[in-house]
Amino acid sequence: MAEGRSNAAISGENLLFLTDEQLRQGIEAMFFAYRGFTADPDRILADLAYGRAHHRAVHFINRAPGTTVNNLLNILGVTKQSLNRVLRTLIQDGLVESRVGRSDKRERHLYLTDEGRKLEGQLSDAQRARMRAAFRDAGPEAVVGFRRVLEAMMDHEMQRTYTRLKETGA
Amino acid sequence: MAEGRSNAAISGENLLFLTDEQLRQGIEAMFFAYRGFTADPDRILADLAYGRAHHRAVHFINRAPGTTVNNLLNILGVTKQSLNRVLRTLIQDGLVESRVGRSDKRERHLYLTDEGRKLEGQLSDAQRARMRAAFRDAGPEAVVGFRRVLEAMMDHEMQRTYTRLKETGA
DNA sequence: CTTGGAATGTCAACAAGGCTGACTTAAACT
DNA sequence: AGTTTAAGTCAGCCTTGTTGACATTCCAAG
Repeated sequence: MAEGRSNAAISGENLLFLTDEQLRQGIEAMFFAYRGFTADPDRILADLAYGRAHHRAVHFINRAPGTTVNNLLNILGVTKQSLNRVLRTLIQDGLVESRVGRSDKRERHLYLTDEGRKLEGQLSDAQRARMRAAFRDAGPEAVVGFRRVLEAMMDHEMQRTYTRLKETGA
Repeated sequence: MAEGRSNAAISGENLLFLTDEQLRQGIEAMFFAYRGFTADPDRILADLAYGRAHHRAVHFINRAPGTTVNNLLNILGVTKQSLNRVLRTLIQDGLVESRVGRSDKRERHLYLTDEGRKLEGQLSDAQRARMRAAFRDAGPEAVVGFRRVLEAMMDHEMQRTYTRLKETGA
């Protein structure tokens, strides 16, 4: 096994929060919370013959309008074939518009249509409502900690993507 | 839209942490962090022709040895057909043992074999290593907040399951 | 004892959403 | 002119979720 049994009391500092038991509780909390995190949008999507992949695409196109396909690919971390399947249906259904780039005509820039924005709003509202309730229950200091741990848990590459998006939005 | 644009400054208290911008950052943090959370075990599993579903089954069987299939079904939140496919391969491959119940012979009680414990350890170690690094970077107070928010984000039913598991383990 | 219901398992079929590999088109770069 | 890049497409495969139908086994209540 790669790591020892326990990390408690290995120094003068209080490292009880790093015991295997604490870590396991963190792991299980992530698992159960992620289910809750996706539950509400999933219910909306099920009625529309869309899935989580459509939600993610719509979310990030709304977040960064005019993004190129390649950029979206990097954010989502899937193959272009996988993304393309989703984008094709969204474009066909009139939720997303794909415009040829002005400076570089190889690129396609993606935008939500009015209808796309409507769906995005529905999904966002549902997901934000749960996040808001959780934040309110936990309080502002807990929210800071929540974000700090999540950020530290990301791959470094995604950490940069996340920060870039965050600064864009503010 | 179900909710208003912004919740800032609606009372004398400081509710800046509940703005839509803050909520969106929380949502994106969950998305990117969950990718990191699963990345290391996924790499191990890919070499073994197993998937995340196998990991989850092995994790919770290790967590609560002797659990019945029905109990596991409730924890994992999937259909018995889906779980059964995974369990069948794990039993065939000698990682999980299924024992007929003593008092109620309809029930099957699930245990990890030595080989199953070996795999569980590998996966756990990888996942704990990342969680440990994140916890260490973020600090003990952040960890408390992290757990508080995640717990508030779960469905109530899963909150109870999580708490029950937590008390079992301590 | 018989019957109903619960727990489990299995078969078939299907869908979403990942993946790889091969290939085309068009544009840009060198 | 030749190479690289961005995007799209086709085909096929895998995992993991879903329904529906059905068999088996056993407990418990009438």
